[in-house]
Order: sequence, then C-alpha cells, then structure tokens
Amino acid sequence: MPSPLPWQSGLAPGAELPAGFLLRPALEVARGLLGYRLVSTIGGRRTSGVIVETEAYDGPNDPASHAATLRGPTKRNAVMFGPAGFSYVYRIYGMHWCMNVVTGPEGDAGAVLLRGLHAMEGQKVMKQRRGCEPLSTGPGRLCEALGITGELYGHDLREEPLRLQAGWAVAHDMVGISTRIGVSAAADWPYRFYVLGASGVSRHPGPTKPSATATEGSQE
DNA sequence: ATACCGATGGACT
DNA sequence: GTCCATCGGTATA
Repeated sequence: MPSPLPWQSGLAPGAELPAGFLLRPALEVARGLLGYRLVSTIGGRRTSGVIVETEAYDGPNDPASHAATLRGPTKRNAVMFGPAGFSYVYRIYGMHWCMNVVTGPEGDAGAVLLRGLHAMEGQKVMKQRRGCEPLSTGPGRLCEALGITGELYGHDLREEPLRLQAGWAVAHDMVGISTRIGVSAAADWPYRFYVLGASGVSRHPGPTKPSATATEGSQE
C-alpha cells in the first residue's frame, strides 16, 4: 500500500487560494489543483470533495482547447479569455456538463478541466442527484453530483454557491501524468494529472510517467 | 477486463 | 451537415 492519502485523516479547513495561484499557466495549475477542494452549496445543499484528477487546456496554443481556433473568442469560449478564477462550464454530447477553472492573466485563455473528485461532504445529496455510483468520477458525473450546470458559466469561484479552496499538498510521488482522455487533437500531450490510488479518478493509465513507487490497483 | 453503441445539443465547417 | 474535453447499458472475453 502506498502512503495514505492526506485527506483520509480528516476534513481540511476551507482556505483561500494562495495569491497568484491561478495566474500561472494551465499546466502548472492543473498539477497544483490536486488536493484542493471544490465546495458547492448549489440548491442550498452542501456537497464538497477533493480534486483528484485534472486536465490542462492551454488556450490558443493547444489544438484540443475550445479556445484553440485562430478566430478568437466566441460566445462559448469567451470566459476563458477573461481573468482567472472563473468557471467555464459547457455542455458536451448534448447531455453532460463539464467544468473548467480559468487560469492565467486576462487575455490568456488557459483552463483546467476538473475530471475527478473524492467526495467528502454531502454524499447523500450526490447519490440523490446521480441516482447511482460512482459519485464524482469523470467530468460529467462530477458536475451532476455537485449540481453544476450552465447557469454557473462565468461564475466567480471565490463566491457562493461554488467555491474553489486550498486543501492538501499532494506529494510528487503520488501524482500520475498521462495523455488527456477523449481528445483527438494533440493526443500525445501529457496534460492530465491524477492522484495515484485515489478514489474519484476515472482511469489509471499513463504512458508518460511510470512513477516508481506506486503499484496501482487500490480500489475505491 | 475491453468494446461498441445510442442519447442528444451546440459549435463549427 | 459533422464533430465532439461523456456516460451507462449491453455484449463479448
């Protein structure tokens, strides 16, 4: 068994993000958000969890980003060109919502897709919303479990009802890196980050980083 | 365990 | 028209 995950010892206090945390490039923020917390009070019901899986989307430089086109901002991707710390929520396949955290200075269209959450509070509510397990593994499920919809497009993540807060530090030997899931453009870019052995991670593949310590295989 | 398939809506060619 | 940053059911191994 690898070292225990830091959040297994109890609930971390909600904390503000370190200054400048989200102003860095999407790739750095995607790694940095592992162990941080997402707290929803949408619909007056509190649900929260620890971020255990992310993907970076690096704006115009990144062929897989919704901000990749040379044509500049569209109605959908506009929020990504704005300041960091706002949510980019979009609908995919006509039925699921996906949520990103906008990163980088204004004008830089970086974003980080939240793909996996280790549920900590309000699991009963999440079950109710989801109707089945797993609760918050995968971007669509994560949004459903926390009640995130298109209404939260452009929401300031310092404010109710959806807040991003600092949480636990995740050591480097507990982080897996792989290519992004479901993307065809830039398919070989190692822009996905996940916590080894954590529940809430959608898959544990990873051509990119063998990561000596972790024998995978721990279940939820 | 992996594989395929259908649902469904909006952005884009 | 086509392409998805997906999911859940069903099928096959």
